[in-house]
Amino acid sequence: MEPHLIESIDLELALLIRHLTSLKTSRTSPNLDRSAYLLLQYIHNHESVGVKTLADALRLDVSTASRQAAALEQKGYVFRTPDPQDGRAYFLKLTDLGREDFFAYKVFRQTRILEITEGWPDEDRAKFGELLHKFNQGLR
Amino acid sequence: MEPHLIESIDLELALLIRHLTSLKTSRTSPNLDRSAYLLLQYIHNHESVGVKTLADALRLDVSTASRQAAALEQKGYVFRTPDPQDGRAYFLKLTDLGREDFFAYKVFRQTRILEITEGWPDEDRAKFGELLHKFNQGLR
DNA sequence: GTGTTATAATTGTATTATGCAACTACTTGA
DNA sequence: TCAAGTAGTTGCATAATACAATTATAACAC
Repeated sequence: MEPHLIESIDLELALLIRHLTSLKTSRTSPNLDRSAYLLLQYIHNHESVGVKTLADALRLDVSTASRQAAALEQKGYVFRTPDPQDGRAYFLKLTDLGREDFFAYKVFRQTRILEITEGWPDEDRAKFGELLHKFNQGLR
Repeated sequence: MEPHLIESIDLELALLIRHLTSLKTSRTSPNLDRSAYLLLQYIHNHESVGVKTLADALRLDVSTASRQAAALEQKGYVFRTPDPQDGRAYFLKLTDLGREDFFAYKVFRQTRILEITEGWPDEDRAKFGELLHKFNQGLR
């Protein structure tokens, strides 16, 4: 096993975070902030979800998940429906506005990725997604 | 071009950031904090560097670079030598301690990556590094 | 039924990393 | 010589996050 391979991944990951952080802060992105994106995406994919589940799935502290959920609600992106089984809990669901803005931001992001990966063979794009997924799976 | 490929990269990147952030905050890492790592690495690779150069290279605001440099100096990881050509500027160089702790942290990180990519063929490790590099190059 | 423990969510508090703005002091160019 | 440019620092504010504490409901044991 070539140590250089790991070293390269190490460096490139560190740089990736830095670069993405820099982008995030450059305020060129639409309304939706980054932390909200993952939440909206999760809610979108699961239709209806409680705060605890969100927090667990996204490895956030419940307090953070709770705050982000509240922010989304405040923006009109999600609404709450009480959990009939548990008086303490509720489910978050996307509003129409939430869905719209989510898609808009998603398109924005994916357009960016398309630009960044311009000239890449589809094979590389597929492989990148795959390896990222694999890496994420290993991150537990 | 399969839209699904971009979508997958999009999701996996978002998750990656989230997961890595979660790790960062879990306080399982050694002394060196993450933001410092990139600085130390850059200084290590270039032996001697000014704040402006650091900031530019790492896409940080100079104020951030300046602060991080100051923190590193405070920790005894770097020292300053005046730039003979410019009375306003100085170069940052690694101390022995800086070098040691940098390597220790580097080993820690790379051990983690090794674990995460356990079972991966070398080919995949190489490809991952390569594609990350390529993606980073596109991020301008 | 009662009391204890567990748990969902919220609020308080603090930390980290970052960027924009303002400033100081040195350098460069007209 | 003076104005504009620039290296670096400090002030101020924001975003994202986690640990701690709290409140209210649910589950479990007796």
